[in-house]
Amino acid sequence: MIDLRLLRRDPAGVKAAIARRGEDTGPLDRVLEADARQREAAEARDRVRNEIKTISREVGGLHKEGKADQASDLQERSRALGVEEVALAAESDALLAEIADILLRVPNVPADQCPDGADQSDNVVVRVEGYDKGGYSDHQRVPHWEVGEELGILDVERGAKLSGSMFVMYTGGGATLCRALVQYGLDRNADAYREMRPPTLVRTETMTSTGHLPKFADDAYHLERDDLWAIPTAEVPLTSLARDEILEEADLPMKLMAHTSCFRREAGSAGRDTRGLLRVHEFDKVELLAYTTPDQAAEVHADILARAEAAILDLGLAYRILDLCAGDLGNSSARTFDIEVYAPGADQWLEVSSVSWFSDYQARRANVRYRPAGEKGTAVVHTLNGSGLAVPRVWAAVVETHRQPDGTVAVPEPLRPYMRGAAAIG
RNA sequence: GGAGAGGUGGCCGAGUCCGGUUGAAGGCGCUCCCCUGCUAAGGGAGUAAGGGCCCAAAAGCUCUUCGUGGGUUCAAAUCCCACCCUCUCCGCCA
Repeated sequence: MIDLRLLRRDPAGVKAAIARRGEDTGPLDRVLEADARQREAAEARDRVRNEIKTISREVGGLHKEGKADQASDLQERSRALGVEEVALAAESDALLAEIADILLRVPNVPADQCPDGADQSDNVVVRVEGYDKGGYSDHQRVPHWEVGEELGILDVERGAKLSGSMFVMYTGGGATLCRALVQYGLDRNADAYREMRPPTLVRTETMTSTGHLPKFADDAYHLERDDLWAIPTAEVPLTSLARDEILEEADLPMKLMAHTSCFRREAGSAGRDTRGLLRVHEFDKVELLAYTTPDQAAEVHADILARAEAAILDLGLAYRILDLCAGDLGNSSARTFDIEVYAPGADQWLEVSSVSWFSDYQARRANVRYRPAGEKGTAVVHTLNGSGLAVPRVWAAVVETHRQPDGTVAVPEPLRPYMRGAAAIG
């Protein structure tokens, strides 16, 4: 969540920043108002509590001296104060709850460098690599769901039979390609990112820390009986790893990666991009994530972007990088670069990585802090993450881009070691 | 699933039966200082987090926190209730 003290100190600035997203700033005014009243109530409550504690100490003293009989006036007075205390505390608590309730739904403040804009059409194209509009041959213009069926490497129908539409099954060489992509995604980042394998079912608090709850509950699978949520990305468990912990500055930046399944209900997008692998409910992904100091954030952001980009480049795929405008920015993010891969068969740009800097928004929710070296006290860390490799869409782009005139799919060089040396699928 | 034990500060661990100035003994770790050819050992001091007030800042004042939530009381780490979690043994199991 955003920093309440920052909002207090610079209400106009914060409101202007939130407004860049096209968000209503009314809730912020309500927070400011409730906050002022809350502090007043809490102050009054604390004064009463102080008095009660003083009296209790006096009563204790009298008991020790064997003059317990002289304590009744004090006890009477304290009892009366107790009634006051309860009322003031209730007022303060109610206001606190109201503030938290609103603040948990207020998105992050966009970074200054984040471009202006209302929606996805205003995103800034930073660069396009490997895309040659007229340079694709007919054999590359076959959508992957057709290639998949033709070669027997993707079974959309049986996926639907097992689990419903937008669940897919990879078969044979297609399944191997999935696994190859995952291992490729992990191994190339193992020099700097520590491999983790977190649980895929998590508690409500864990989903709340990253900003996926309460606002986006409809997008996630929820197991009612056990009150567990299926993670939509490894970002969720990895960001909560250090929840309520204080890290040493020497341990930062802390760079982690994880391969997990990811589950998304895609509630708002029924009927859109449903063909093949364009949008699926369950998929595999290698996520890169880091905890940093504020000073380290920019460099690590660039590092994750460079790694995600290189993974696509090395597979011989065309892609472009977008600097998301304020209006299209994800709820928790302060700045995001999207990597979109070009799939010539489907003739679409597919988002394969969102490389985001969350500033202290998630870390404040998760209460992850660090001890700045040489200073006293603690500070909130920054979190960043991005997909190192998201399987289905990359799978689609590989299959379409590298489809040969004979209908087989050439395996990009770097994947071959993970494909039992195979140079082609089909 | 059955039975039992337990959740206290960065860690270990007292305190809980018999409520009172205990944010909490002791130890470890860490920081600084002293001492010592170096190191080790030794001596001394310090060492939780969060909120609010004040403030240029520092300092200071104050409240909260002994798993969580509620209750009893002038006063709760200590008493009562509910819940959560962890561990051990048995059973089952990849």
